[in-house]
Amino acid sequence: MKIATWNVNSLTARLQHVLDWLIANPVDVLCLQELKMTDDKFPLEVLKSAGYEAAVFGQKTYNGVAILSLAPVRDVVKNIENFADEQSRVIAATIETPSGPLRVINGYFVNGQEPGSEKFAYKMKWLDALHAYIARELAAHPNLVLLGDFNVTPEDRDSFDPVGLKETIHHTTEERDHFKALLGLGLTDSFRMFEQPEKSFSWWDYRMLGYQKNRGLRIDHILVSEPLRPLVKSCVIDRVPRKWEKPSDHAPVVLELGAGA
DNA sequence: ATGGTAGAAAATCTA
Repeated sequence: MKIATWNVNSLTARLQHVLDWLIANPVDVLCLQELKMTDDKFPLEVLKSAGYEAAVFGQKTYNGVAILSLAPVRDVVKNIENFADEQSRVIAATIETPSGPLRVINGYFVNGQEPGSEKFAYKMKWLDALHAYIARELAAHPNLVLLGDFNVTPEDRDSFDPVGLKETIHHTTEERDHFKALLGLGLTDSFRMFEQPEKSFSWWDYRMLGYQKNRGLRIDHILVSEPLRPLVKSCVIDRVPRKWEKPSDHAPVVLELGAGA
């Protein structure tokens, strides 16, 4: 089965891209971030016609996340449990697979703007709360995938300019320590289980010909729990839709899981 | 240190 993540930067603006991409890439699960719409505006019927049901946690103007799935989803949880958050950033659901139930946790992590800012402090508190939440979820659901727009480059090789951007947003030691702490729970960055091209990125700034110059960052990730590790067949970034007209600034990342033993 | 682009929304805010 295939599971993907894609920050679409407004589902209103990108619905046709999502539908076109799903026809070319009929993944079992697609996690979306930055819907920038309320639940009542979500195109449930159109996606149902495409074969997908959806769990949605929307918000006006900013944020908003959804899980699209061919198979039924259950036990939907919105936001980080025990963390008061006005922003719609996390949605979790369980999906039945040939290898048993799979917990999917889709996150639009806080951007943080600039180290030292209020938004950065919010990012750190949010990451603390997420860590505790994921620890609890792992105890309850051995087969777990945490994916989405993490807004963190895990390592220098995940940035087009690690020297020039040292300790700036997405590159700080604190952010990377939080990412490592998630790995410390037993999660694995599936993309790095495989040899990958140099300068593999998932986001490119719209400005200054960022994509054309491959001035990007790898900030969209798919982490898998220990029991899933042996099932991981591939993890790739699909740059194709980034070349389409009026693209999202992010590319989809796709994980392939084999059947269980 | 500023600006460059995109989206939502209605002047800026977020990224």
